[in-house]
Amino acid sequence: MIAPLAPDMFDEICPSDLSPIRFGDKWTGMVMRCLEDGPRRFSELRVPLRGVTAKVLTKSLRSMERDGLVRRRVADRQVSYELTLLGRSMLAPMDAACAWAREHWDELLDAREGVPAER
Amino acid sequence: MIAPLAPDMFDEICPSDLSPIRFGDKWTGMVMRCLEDGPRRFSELRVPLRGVTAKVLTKSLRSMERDGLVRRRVADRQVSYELTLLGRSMLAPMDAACAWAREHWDELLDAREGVPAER
DNA sequence: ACGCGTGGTATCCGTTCGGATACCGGCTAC
DNA sequence: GTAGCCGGTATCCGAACGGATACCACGCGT
Repeated sequence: MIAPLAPDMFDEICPSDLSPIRFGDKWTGMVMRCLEDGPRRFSELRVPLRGVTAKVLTKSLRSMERDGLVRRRVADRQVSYELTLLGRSMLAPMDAACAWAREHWDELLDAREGVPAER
Repeated sequence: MIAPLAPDMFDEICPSDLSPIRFGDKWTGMVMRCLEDGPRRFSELRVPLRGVTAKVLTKSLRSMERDGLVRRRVADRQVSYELTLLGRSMLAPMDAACAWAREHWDELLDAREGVPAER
């Protein structure tokens, strides 16, 4: 999941799974999108990311932290995550990838459907 | 591996492994770069992609074919692979990702080094 | 006849990924 | 005191990923 694509970027069956472009692990792209409007708390992140377990989200956030994309803050006994400048700068290539995916949506769809089944 | 980065994109320890941006599976990005100047035969691809086994390369190429990025041709008893128009169009977001990685190389490096070890 | 290059396939194997489930300490509300 | 939320951790599990190795049919050169 890399970008807000119709019908819903956070759908159970995510439309942008069609795109071969990936940012970090399974949840990184969505976390980025959740954080682009400002810091969010751990449990706030779990709401739009339906189905992510605490363990997996933690792991994802830790590796984003290790990569310098996200900063973890503890303030007033509350934990929140926010994009670093580096993380924020990665929104540009993400938008480029998203634009490409939207632009070539039909071709991506056709390619998959053109394949009979497993081969 | 997503782009020609110093010192060598095909190095055993690939410098662009630092970037969290991925195109397809492990070899897809490199295959794209190998094909951008024209069609290549199966064994031609194995040369720059040091270490890839036939099985893994085949699997990678098949999934790129399924995604519509690559076309497999058999002509005169020779097999060659070439980028489709869709595949060629994906070079744009790849270049964007590559530019981002080059631009933020130091930050990416610092982020990794700032981490004591495993946590 | 034999070996070699091409373009794979089949099988096995260890690692990683992501999910399910259970549990935890610290704090708050009732 | 006990129930609930918060922000996790620990353990187990099946599936997928990627590499190693062996093998294969086919054509070519000599």
